[in-house]
Amino acid sequence: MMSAMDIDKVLSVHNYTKKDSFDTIYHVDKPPEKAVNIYEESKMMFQDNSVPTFSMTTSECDEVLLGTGGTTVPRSEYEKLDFERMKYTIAVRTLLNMKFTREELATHSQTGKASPPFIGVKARKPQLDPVRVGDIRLHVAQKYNIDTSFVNKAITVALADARKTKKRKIKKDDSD
Amino acid sequence: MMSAMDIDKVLSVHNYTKKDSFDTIYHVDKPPEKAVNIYEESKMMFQDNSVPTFSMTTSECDEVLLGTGGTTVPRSEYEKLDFERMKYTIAVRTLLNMKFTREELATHSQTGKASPPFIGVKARKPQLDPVRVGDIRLHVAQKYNIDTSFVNKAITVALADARKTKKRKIKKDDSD
DNA sequence: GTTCCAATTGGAT
DNA sequence: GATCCAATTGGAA
Repeated sequence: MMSAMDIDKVLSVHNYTKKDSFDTIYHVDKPPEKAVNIYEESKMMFQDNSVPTFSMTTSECDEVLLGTGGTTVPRSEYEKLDFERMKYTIAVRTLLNMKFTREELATHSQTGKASPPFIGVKARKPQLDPVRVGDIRLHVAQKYNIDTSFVNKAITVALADARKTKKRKIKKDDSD
Repeated sequence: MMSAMDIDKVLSVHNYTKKDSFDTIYHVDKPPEKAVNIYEESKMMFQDNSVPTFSMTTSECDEVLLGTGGTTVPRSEYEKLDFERMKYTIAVRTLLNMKFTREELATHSQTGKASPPFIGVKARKPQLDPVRVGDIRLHVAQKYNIDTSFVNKAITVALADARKTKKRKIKKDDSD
């Protein structure tokens, strides 16, 4: 029978150190100081509202470029997406699933920052690759003409759900 | 020197009981089971997109009706609001400040439900009058043509900020 | 099984 | 000082 903390450890992809003077766990590595700046920089790249286009030969055009970071998804899969009918939250989840493994989604957070109510209590999760996330964020925001803050919220929820799904699976496998 | 828990007690407007077997605090009263249903019912009232109008004499028209719940604000104050320039989050805060005292905003939550991460740890706050909140919610959602879920988020943040402001004031007064 | 939601928090803006 | 934000959680839809 695994405890909740045991499951968190399984879902940890980093090394941790336990300080003697505090009964809390800290990351060895540094938090991503430029997490927010990355958003702003990506936004600035897009400020002329230019849509990034591909200037490659036909044979190389089977990938659709999502943003300025160079993130692509297979054209065949992309064209299957019905953005008109899909809610932007589902678009976010679909694109995240295309560019990241379930494992990555379950073990990373959008910013790499600790949860404010659990600073020094819960281990901070590493940041999901900001380039791919940034491209997805801006692609969805542009597609739906909504503020990136809404997309960010959808990403956060999607990652939280991915983690919970993984947790349930671990718990189930453990009890078997 | 007041502790964080002392401040929470000052901000509590309900009676609490402490169970012997748990080191946690519970409300004596019941949680609002129909919190979500109230939203849905309000939404249904509006589903014909009818804008509630006043059919009173001029002398009684110095109040603007916000929604079907009968919540009104002084017309003189309402007409000062520049919704075109104001973000919906600010509109939410402004209307909340018109219809509730700082004390109410600092001591109540939107749903009356406990925070999931703090169930049995932090005392549940009573629900802010759902009629007035519902009228504000729908008025803003309609004005900005946005989903009520965004307005709900803005309300939640506004209440959290009101509480923090109050907390800082209590701490300051205590240290004086 | 998947998706959505709100309360809490510290910090950033 | 006021406003905005994201990580965490349990439960609802």
